[in-house]
Amino acid sequence: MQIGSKFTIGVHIITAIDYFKDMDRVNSEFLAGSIGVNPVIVRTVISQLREAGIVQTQRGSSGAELTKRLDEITLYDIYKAVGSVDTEEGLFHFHEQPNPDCPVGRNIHRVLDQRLVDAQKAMEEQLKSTTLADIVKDTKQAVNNESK
Amino acid sequence: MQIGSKFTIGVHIITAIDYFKDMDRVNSEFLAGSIGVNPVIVRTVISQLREAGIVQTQRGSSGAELTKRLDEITLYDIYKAVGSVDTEEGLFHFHEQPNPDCPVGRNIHRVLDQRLVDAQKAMEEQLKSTTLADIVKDTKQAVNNESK
DNA sequence: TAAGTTGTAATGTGATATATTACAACCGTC
DNA sequence: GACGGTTGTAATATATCACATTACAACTTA
Repeated sequence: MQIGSKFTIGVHIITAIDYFKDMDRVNSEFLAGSIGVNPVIVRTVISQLREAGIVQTQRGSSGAELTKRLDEITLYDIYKAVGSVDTEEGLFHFHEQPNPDCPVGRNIHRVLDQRLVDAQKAMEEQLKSTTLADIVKDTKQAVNNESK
Repeated sequence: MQIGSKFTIGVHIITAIDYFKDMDRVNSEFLAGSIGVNPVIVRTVISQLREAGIVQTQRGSSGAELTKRLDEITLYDIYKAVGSVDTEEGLFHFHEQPNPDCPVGRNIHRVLDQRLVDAQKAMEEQLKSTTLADIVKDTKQAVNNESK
């Protein structure tokens, strides 16, 4: 199992919006070309980023803009915005019908739950420690290193 | 997206094997009843736990036994044994065709990868901090509290 | 008004998780 | 040693989900 690619697509989108902000018209077609997916996927992800207050767009008008500074956007914000993991269900899928007539069956859920939540949180906290400023900076640096 | 239930099923299995070791015959049918899934699923998970050196079984002969002490089995061991996350692919699915003709497209993978690995590792390290001794102990305690 | 873009619904498709059937290999017991 | 029960595993079915794609209305800008 894997966390869907909409997360890395979201990171790619924001990075590209900033990277190309003074050069090209950054519309869904352009982004789709850079990412290698269908433009509708890009628009869907951008919709979710917009609802999360990260980008701004205008119907009919080409291009998207960031509404936050890069150092105010963490990987976690994007992860959350695109719904990488269902908030209700959590990262770990628990088997749904443990037997209530069995002492283990009727208690295992309670006993395990908090530890699974903790594991998920550890991952999410780690995502919070990287901002898009880091990503854009590293990308520019990688581009510079190419020409050596 | 979610990590499949084989992981929590695996934890349930080992907990039950220990909990009932002196009472019932803990065969796949019995375990399936406690967990609420098909016996074949139980046998499949037990197969994986056996390959990981956690339990022992004998073809034809009923019942499974642990081959390690409970405090030597972590949640991570089970997570790993049942293949909750593909070792090759990792927890995060990267979009597969970023455009090599785009400076962002051809560098984003490299820039993001290590941070995604770090996030996954944070989750896995957290899973290592709980052993099955903790789980069995908490389960027995929960059972005791029921009768109050 | 024309051309281009966004937002979103609707539908298709392939992958994957889980369930289920089936059966050979094997064990313990009578 | 034959029999009933169990394990190991392959094969198949089904439901769900990620992603792709088509279509089109709403909107902007020239």
